[in-house]
Amino acid sequence: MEKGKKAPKKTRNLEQSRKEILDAAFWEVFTRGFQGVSIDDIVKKTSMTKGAFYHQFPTKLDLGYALVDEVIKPMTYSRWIDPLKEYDNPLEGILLQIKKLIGKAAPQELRYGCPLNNLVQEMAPVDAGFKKRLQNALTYWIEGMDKELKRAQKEGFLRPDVNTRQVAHFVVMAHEGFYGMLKGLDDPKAFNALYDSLKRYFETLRA
Amino acid sequence: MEKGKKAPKKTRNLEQSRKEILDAAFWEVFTRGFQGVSIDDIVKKTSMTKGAFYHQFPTKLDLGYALVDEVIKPMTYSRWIDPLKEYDNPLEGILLQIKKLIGKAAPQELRYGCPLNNLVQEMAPVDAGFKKRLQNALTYWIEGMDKELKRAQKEGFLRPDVNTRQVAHFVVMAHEGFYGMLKGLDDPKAFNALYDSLKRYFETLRA
DNA sequence: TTTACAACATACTAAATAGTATGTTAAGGT
DNA sequence: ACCTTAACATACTATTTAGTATGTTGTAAA
Repeated sequence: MEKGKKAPKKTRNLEQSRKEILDAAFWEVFTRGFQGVSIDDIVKKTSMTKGAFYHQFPTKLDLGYALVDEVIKPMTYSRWIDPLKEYDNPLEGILLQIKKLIGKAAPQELRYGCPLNNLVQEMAPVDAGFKKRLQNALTYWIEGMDKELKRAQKEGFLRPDVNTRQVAHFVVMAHEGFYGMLKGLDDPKAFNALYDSLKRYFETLRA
Repeated sequence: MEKGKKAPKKTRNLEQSRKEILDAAFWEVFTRGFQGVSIDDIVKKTSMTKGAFYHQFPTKLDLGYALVDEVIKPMTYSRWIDPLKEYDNPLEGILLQIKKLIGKAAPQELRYGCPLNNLVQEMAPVDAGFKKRLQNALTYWIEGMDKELKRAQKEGFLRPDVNTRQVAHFVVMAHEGFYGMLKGLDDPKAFNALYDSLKRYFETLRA
């Protein structure tokens, strides 16, 4: 007998199947939009069939909601907030992280924009359930940013008179704006223009 | 006989019909997205029928292209660039225009975001024809902004060492970012946070 | 006044789509 | 060993959709 890992070798597993569906759905929706993707498309990218899909998600909207709550919200946080904790100076971390994840991203990746922002633009005005969850994910991001800015303030990297919440809003807005512009222009040089301007803004905040 | 205005009282008019269709399509697409709207939906909002539609536009994509070229591109320019010409100081004009068109906009208007940005986010990665035209509209906007910034520089309102093209990119990005954030958060207070930060950035540019 | 065609209207079609109805089988409890 | 049910698979349906085929009529030129 082989040394089985922790995972039991079951051929049926609700959680695992859910993850597989969400994973496939994420890419399809990310690249083609929620309204541009059909359930059959998603199922095809899966090892399962339609029965499994509807066993997990009663409707297409429920899938969308789960995508925001279970995939995009935590993904955004772990991509943009968690890494900041490694930096003594969060302000420096924010800029470096942007350069890393946007400035050095491959064009084929950049052309699809930001998973969260995409859904905000497409679905927030169309469906109230979406809006509520997207709002929640955005606020979660902003609050994480705010915490890091408060830390920067405490450590003396940020002027004590600046409103951190306000700056957090602006920084998240800039993330979305960066993605949006690069998606529309697909001109690699545009990143430098945007980055330099953001840096200039940051310099006004330094203690 | 009545004093006929210039317009001939024709019951059939290719140009006029085109405008009516584009006008209806603009609102439907603006509020529900290009992929979320059907041709039958658009036709219903019109005084005409499907025959008229397909007489003007061979496919749905052709309608989308015309929307960008003939409606959204000039509309964006006349909303954001033309008014700047009324100001001695374009920098002042940009901020005032943002306050006017975004800060004081009704929430039901704001929730639908920016017509150009919406299409960029939704269609640029999905269709090459869309991407090309959206890119063109964005560049047109940026170049208009650049011209105004150069004028500001000439008139001594803007530091001579700043790269106007770079700033133009950032300002247009901020427009899109503002719309995107407000669309996602629908918190009226968020505008002030963003506006104050943008203002702070502008102050670093003053001569 | 007639005629030709552009500018529409009407009726239809094939494909796609979200969702349902009804199976089948793995697997844990007894 | 058997039984129950959760976790799927398969087959089907009603509706929507982009697009087409085929009319009808205003209108401008001859």
